[in-house]
Amino acid sequence: MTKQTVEWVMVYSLLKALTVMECFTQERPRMSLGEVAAATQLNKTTVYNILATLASRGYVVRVGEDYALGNAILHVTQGVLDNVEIRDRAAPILRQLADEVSESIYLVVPDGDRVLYIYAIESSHRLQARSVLGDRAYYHSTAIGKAALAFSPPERQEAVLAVAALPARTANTITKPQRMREELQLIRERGYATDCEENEAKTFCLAAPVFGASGNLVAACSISGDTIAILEERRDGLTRKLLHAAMQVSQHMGHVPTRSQLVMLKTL
Amino acid sequence: MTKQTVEWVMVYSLLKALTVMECFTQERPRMSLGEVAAATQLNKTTVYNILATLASRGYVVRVGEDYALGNAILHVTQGVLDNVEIRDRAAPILRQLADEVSESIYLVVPDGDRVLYIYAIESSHRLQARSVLGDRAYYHSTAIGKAALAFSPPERQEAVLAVAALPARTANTITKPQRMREELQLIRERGYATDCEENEAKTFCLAAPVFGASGNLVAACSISGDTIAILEERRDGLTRKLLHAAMQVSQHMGHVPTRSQLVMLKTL
DNA sequence: ACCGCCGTTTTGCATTGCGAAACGCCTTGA
DNA sequence: TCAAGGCGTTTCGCAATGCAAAACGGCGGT
Repeated sequence: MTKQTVEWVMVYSLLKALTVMECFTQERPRMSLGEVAAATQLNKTTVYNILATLASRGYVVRVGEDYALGNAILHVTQGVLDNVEIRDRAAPILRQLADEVSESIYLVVPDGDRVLYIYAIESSHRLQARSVLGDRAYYHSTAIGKAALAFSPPERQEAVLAVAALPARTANTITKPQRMREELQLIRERGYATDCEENEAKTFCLAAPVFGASGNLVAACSISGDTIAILEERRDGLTRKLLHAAMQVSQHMGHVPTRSQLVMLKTL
Repeated sequence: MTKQTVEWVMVYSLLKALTVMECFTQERPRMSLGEVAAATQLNKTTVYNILATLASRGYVVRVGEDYALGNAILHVTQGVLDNVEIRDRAAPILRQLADEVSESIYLVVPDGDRVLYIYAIESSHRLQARSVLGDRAYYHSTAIGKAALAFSPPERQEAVLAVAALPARTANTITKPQRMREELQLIRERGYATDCEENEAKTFCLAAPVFGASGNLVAACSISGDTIAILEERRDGLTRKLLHAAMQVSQHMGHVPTRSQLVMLKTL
């Protein structure tokens, strides 16, 4: 394991253990000792000891010959604040929204160079059972990411846009930073973002920002469906409901709407 | 840190780190360095180094003067198999069940001396927004726990019942082991469990077991609501839908119904 | 039967985790 | 105003311990 850029006092064995846990993904949920060692670039013995230790506490379990992550991790999830707080405040509101619009609803918070899904209500008629919770999405290719980015501090926007070209997820993805700046400006003006198959085929979304007490962006929520009707016939009704819900959540987070936000709500 | 009972090769610093992460709970989501050190019985410096290391990877974050668990843990959650697998298979079925009965639906798996909630669909008219996911419930005081226990291997049943008295959660909780044995026998006979305010006031539930390919119990699911109607007027209709859904999930897990289970389904 | 692949165990060395103590900073109380 | 106490942080140094390499042993394939 190469040392970090800045070398404070670090518990290196712990860093290795985190690396081991992180190497398990949805695509590769179970791996043999050798595979883990290869994936993490760590010595076989090191991985062996770490897995044994994690297993003793239920963080990993043996599945036949392979190892997989265990339940104990879910316990720890319980304590994740920050998100829990906003999620619990947002959940009732978003659930009502889900009932009204009968489409999937998502809630994300900024997390490094992506947005992190912390709550999801999958519409029942859409049978993808993937647990998006814990997933991360790009800022630039999703409505929910763009809604978050548009109202984020300039530093974050620059950090995302400081590349020659943004990775294309589909043919519709906005890849030119300059074009994205215009898009973000548009989003700020009308108060919500759209996604017309920019991240995934057959996926259309509307998204709006959620603000905290100090007026800064803390989250974003979206309506997501598989028909373009979301962006056409149903667009007006959905945006009204979405923005109303997002504003409600913001207020629950202690946000006092600005004058322009009030105006925006009225004109809906 | 005292050594484990059996001392294989263990990464002790990792065990300490896990202890640190686990000491954050919903009740105490943010703690100061000193508090963590006190709660974990670890040396202040040790905790300091561990927190610094965890923080460098986003597993903990600083909240003012205090520490709290961070988002990175949610990433890892993604990879938790076993549960993910059953959850993903069960989710579409349970969601449809939720639509049909308009009550909260839960899915648990056995986890040590309790059952662990791995999926939840809270009914929209019940505004408790608690994220039960990751929560654990007692075997003996909940319908979902009793349903799981009734069909669990004898060792697990004995482990739970090997006490003088089970902890009372409400006045209705079954506390006598002998009485619980009869209850479990009844559950096995009719195929589902009930909870009449045994775990929590104003909470009534019906629950059924889910089996895996080898015919062993792998999970349990429940319908939960706040009116006694669930156990009376609506009971017949709900149990039919619940058992049907549970059986469907079992089949998705590769379970081949036994003759008696088929008979049970027909007589509904 | 031989060989190669893996998971596990052993061995031994230097790394490194971490206990104690010292250091500043801030708050509290006299 | 100064002393006392509590806090997070840093320093220091030693031995505990993490871990690399090598040896071991079971298994499957040729």
